Amino acid sequence: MNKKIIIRTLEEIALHMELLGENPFKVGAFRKAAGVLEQDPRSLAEMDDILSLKGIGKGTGAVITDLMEKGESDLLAELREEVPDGLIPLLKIPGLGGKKIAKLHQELGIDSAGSLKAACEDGRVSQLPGFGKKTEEKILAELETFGRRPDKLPHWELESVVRLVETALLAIPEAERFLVTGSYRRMAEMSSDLDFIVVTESPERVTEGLMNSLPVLETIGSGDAKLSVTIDAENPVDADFRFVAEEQFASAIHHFTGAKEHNVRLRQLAKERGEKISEYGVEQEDGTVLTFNSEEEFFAHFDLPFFPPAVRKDGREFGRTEELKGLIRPEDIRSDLHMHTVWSDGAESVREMAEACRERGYSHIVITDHSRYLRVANGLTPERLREQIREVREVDAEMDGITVLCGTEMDILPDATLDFDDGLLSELDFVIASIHSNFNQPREKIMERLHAAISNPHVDMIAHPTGRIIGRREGYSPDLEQLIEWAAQYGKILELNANPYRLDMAEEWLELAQKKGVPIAINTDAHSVGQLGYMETGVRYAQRAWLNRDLIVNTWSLERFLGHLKG
DNA sequence: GCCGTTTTCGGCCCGACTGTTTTCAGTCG
Repeated sequence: MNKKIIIRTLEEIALHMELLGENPFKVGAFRKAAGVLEQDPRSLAEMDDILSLKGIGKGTGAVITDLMEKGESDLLAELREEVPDGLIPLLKIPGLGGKKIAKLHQELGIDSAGSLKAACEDGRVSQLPGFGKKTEEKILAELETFGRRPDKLPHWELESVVRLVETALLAIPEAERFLVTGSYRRMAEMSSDLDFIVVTESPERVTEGLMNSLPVLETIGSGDAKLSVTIDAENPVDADFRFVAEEQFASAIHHFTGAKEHNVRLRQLAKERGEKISEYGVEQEDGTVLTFNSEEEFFAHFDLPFFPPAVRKDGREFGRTEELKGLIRPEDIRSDLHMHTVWSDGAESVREMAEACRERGYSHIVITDHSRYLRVANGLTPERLREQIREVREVDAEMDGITVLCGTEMDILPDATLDFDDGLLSELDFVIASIHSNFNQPREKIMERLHAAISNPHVDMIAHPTGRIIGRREGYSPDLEQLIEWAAQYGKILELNANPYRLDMAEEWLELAQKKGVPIAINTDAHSVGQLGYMETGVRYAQRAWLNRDLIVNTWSLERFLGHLKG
């Protein structure tokens, strides 16, 4: 029995109970138990007494024991008898929750999207108490697009919608100040919607301005305190706007940044002190409400340090305040070790990239164009690479204030050989190896390729270790645990590719790499000057994995970096 | 269903909006 099955079973039980109209706290207890198991880093075998875990008691414990002993849960089997499976997807229809679906099932015998549609068309739904004509029409409309819209969209796709909204807000004079919050601000890979906090004294004018300038497909809700709309984009994007007064801004952005469990935990903490947190401030026992000038002040009120949005997760962060001191920050970054120029598929020259990096305050960079195998990217032949080395050395000699190093992003070929020979590699300051081809080879072959690269004494770093594109493709599915082991063994660097499409390697692997003491480089892989700005995204993502700045190669001075390369 | 150096019962974060009501339940985040 593996942990994943137990987690899924507990969640499934919660869903079924929700559909029976069960007490929400009971439903929540099963969800919480699933969450507790998921957050526990240990495997099932390593947990000797699951029942002692906080959040797991008699009821949820019985489910787990059942699963371990019999491979199935009696409780879930019973629930399945009562709740048709076809009801579960209906929970995704906006406006329908457990209680309403339970009623539809009990009163009208609804057991699927199909029978719900028929009941709406016959007008039977609007006859039920608590339901009306509008609800019926809305359900019908939702059923039309049912299942065709993705639940969540990747951060990179939402980015352009955020820019669109920000531009609209900037043009509305009554919108005095605003910030995108929610899981997007926490640097989640995927988010289901966008949440904006807007400071204004005139919510109606801001609403009007937004409705006039944004491509709104649908207004989900609109009031004095909030506006909810669906924005027309490549995929439709739901956006919430919350209108607050200036003094409420800090509390509001904290509240809407979440994550939910982070907020719950903090509210419990406040409650123990006789205070009550809301999105508008902190209510004292005498009923007065304290407000704050910043999130820093807000946290300080509870004797807590500032938690960057990326680490606000399940509440366990409150026990890791010591680690915050060394947490990587954008201002710690002194170099970028992976970027492209016009020599291969980049948009700018060596000098232009170097100048842009100097402006960013970096002390050193490495120019790393593609190698010859990658023809579509105009990869460099050995001859062209030697020419480029001469140019890079020239630029470096001519430029003050930044050191420009020679490197390559060399392909690891499908047959597990490398694109350049050792002689040529030894002329370079920094060698990146990466896979750009034959993603669907069996894992053994992929690992053979990665081993060939990481064990080569001239190779310093493996770039984008999995080749994933968030929300689009899985990559080549390497055995990351093994790769991290090798990196530790051979003393090699692994990359966190900061390109928002990639963010590779992912959070859990960054955590494992840190545990094993493997140095990480956060690199933009920029193909233009503008893309050098991806660094901020990469650093924020690294915060999610609690990376310490000392392990991040590009916070190091040039001397320390070169010293490390020499081994 | 889970939890408790304030509680073994009575809470469980808190508020906005909608639709269906005629004061509020359900849903959502």
